[in-house]
Amino acid sequence: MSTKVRVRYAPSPTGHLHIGNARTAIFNYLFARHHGGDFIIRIEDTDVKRNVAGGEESQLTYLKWLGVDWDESIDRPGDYGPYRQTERIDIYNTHTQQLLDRQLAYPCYCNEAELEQEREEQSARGETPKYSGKCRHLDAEGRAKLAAEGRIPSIRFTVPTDRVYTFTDTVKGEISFRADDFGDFVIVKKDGIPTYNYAVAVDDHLMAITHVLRGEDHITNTPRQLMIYEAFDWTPPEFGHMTLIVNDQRKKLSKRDESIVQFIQQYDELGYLPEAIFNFITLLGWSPEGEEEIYSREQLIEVFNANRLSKSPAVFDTAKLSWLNQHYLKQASPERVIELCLPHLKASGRLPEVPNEQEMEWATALVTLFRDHLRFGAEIVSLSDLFFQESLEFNDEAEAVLAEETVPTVLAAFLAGLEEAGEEGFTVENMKSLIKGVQTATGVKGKGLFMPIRVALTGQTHGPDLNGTIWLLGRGQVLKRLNQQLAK
RNA sequence: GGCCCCUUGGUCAAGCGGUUAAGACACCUCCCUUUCACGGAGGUAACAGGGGUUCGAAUCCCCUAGGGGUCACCA
Repeated sequence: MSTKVRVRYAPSPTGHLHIGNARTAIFNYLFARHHGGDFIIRIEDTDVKRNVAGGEESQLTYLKWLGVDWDESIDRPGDYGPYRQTERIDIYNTHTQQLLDRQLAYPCYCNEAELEQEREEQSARGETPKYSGKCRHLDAEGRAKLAAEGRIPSIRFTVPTDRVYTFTDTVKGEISFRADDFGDFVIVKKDGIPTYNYAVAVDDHLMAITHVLRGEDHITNTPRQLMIYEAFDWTPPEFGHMTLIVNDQRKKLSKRDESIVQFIQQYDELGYLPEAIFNFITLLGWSPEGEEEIYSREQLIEVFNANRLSKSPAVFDTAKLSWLNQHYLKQASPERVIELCLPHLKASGRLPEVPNEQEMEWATALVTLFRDHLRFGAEIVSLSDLFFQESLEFNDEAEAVLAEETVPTVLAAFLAGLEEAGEEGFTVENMKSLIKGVQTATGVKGKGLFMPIRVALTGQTHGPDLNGTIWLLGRGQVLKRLNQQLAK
């Protein structure tokens, strides 16, 4: 092995950590750790207008939440800083000057309206819009004249003609583009800040990045970056373009798409476990060898292999995420699950902000009862609806249960048993024998015994353990619902 | 529209010239459970279409169709 593997995740701080970005970060992280390399986070904030306050911090915070750590970044300077592109302007300028000197770049004085018009005309003629290269052959005099008009130039890269750029993509294989399909592109904007394609190439080289794993939407950027590498006589890194995550319409996830929860922060807030999200994301467009799908972060580092990245887009399967999270929830400590649920119980008003001992006991019992049903923390609220409904509604299935002729005797016997047991006798432990007593008294057993009680008390034919449910309802509520049903 | 990429069950996917075409989620059935769940055991369900190459093709090549990405002084 010659050079150390160095990969990077390069977010623009324009918003919160998105599921797609998180995936890019995770795969790069896994790749770095698997190869014992470095993982760098570089902030690509060259679009100053779109930068959002707190964007950087949010990205890093939720990466940490997912369990991702890094070797170099804005908060952890290494030997290749600064790690924020707007702090590297001098570096880009130096390089730009070299390109200018060697005629590999030139100032372009065209303004937005002119460029727009040019593109429209090209489209009208059925051509693919690309910059005509109008300013490419301007001499000093021509430039001076345009500058005198008050025009501020951008800098464009001189795209070679008759060239084909080919690279071997880690996931897609060999891909080539004709340079002629690209117009001279802007590398430094009017405001003096470099554009993405330029800054990326310069930084990746200067930061000694060896492998670039990024979304497929960057595929057509690669030839442009290759041109920059060539202009400086640099060796480009290996590129790998991962497929996009798509929605159930098979479209690239739009941040506005509300059918899918897209930001990592939201998963945190909904009470998902980071290790479940990490594991799930990993299965989006990648698969481990073998049949097992449940992997811890450490195991993933061990088995990760970029060659197993999928070529076709992955539909975000919410049901599978639920299943995975539920799986991790079952393995989590009870304390942790309670921790996850508590904020939602409080926010919904089902638990006071500062619960007393009794209320905590109730909440603990509630969460324990739903332990195996819970798909994410916030779900505890809807799951516990049955304890808070003023009146019950019965669907057809429930009505059918209550229509059985033994129902009144069963319920009456249960009611009698409860009354006899009194307040002190209303414990989870007693419930089993109480129901047993109903069986003895009525001769009804099995479904015919349990279902009427369940339905009369909860309105539902499915639900968690009955004994616990009864206790959580509380004696008052139980008596009330039983009486209501018997009065019908 | 140009360029680029993709196409195995409803979904994620294994497969890389010879397989009864894995597995997971979802769905259905059964078992366990005096109810409900959990759990367990099964089941339904796929190589986009057409041409080649080959003794043999989901795997290689070509065409067609469909889908996606990208064509910014955004990243």
